[in-house]
Amino acid sequence: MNLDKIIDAIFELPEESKNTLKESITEVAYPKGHILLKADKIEPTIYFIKKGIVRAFINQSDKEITFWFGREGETVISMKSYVDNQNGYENIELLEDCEFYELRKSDLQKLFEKDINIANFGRRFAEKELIKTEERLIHKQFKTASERYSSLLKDSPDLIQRVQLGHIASYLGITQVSLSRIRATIR
Amino acid sequence: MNLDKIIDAIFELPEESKNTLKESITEVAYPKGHILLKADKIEPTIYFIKKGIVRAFINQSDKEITFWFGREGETVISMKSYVDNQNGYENIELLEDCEFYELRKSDLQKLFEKDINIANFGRRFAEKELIKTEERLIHKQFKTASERYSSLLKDSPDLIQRVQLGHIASYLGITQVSLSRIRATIR
DNA sequence: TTCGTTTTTTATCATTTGTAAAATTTTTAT
DNA sequence: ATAAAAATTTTACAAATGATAAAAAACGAA
Repeated sequence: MNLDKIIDAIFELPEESKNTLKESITEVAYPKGHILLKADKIEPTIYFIKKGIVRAFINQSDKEITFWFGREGETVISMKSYVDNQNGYENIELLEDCEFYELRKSDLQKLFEKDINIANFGRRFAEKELIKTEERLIHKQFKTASERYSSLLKDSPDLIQRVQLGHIASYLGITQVSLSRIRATIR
Repeated sequence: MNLDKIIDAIFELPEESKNTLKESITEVAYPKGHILLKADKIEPTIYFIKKGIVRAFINQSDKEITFWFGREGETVISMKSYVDNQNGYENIELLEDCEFYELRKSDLQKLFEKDINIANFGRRFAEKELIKTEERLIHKQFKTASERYSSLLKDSPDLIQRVQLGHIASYLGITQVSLSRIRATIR
């Protein structure tokens, strides 16, 4: 997915502001299994996924809990680092070989102070992420695990192909055994 | 809670921008039981809670599911209306007599285009809400109902005093009967 | 206060989900 | 191709939660 398409999907910047933003962005690639962001540190970098798929997870008493998948066009970011300049809680692992567009948080924050269009770009970014997160929270609250799996199958069939079921189960908030049972009843 | 304190907690605006923002804000009050926002419509107004407590809920197959409580200093907003200009999914009910600071979405959006400080205020607002929502999502994913109740008791003891347990149970994603059992084992 | 309503708790039984271990299938490395 | 490792499914049993009904407690209006 190209950079223009990713930026435009967040906020339609005037040409000049867009070029200013793009000047701060470089490209980088890492192999499957690479840990892109680490928990318990302040992460200085934001990534937009050009190609590949990643997961965000937390280490919780010897278990890993996956709570997000990112694919082409999505943004990899430690929200705590980005928003509050505090240590992040998530680790990001690459589930495939990936290519990213890279942007330093400090560069972006300078632009927020100088360019009103980029400030509004940052606002729209946070707003869109907020809606997505809120919808997931609500969905989680009033759907059963089985319903959530069916929704995932319907809305993101590619995810089930690209990601191993242990991670999907964790993402759904159930055990792999339970997911296996659900899959058996649906078939 | 006074307006300056609420604004400052989101983003420290320069005096001039702050006054500009405050010119668009008025005060309003409603009694306990009043429905402040309704689902399935585009809500034109944002409220900051001066006094009182409210809940956000969804009607889901003849049951009401509470997914948020707002208290003094917090913002009442239909995110879907605010962010995407689409019908919201939440109803907001006042659980006490409340006083609000009121701001029209359209006025705020005009200010976003004119004043870079207010654009950054809007950015910080969305970012802070995002962090709160993400933390709740993760918390929900890897804590049991009992642990979540204990956390609530610890972090928001006043909430349990001010809100009836049926709403708390719904918020925790369990039945009132189940919450009652949990409370019995903790005591 | 007192009566009626609402909220909360308790009890019982059914269902779902978790844990542990084994069996099976798939993937990876040589 | 083969062996080893990893992932997935299955089974059996335990624990947690849900549904329903009924009792107890708390609240509110007259």
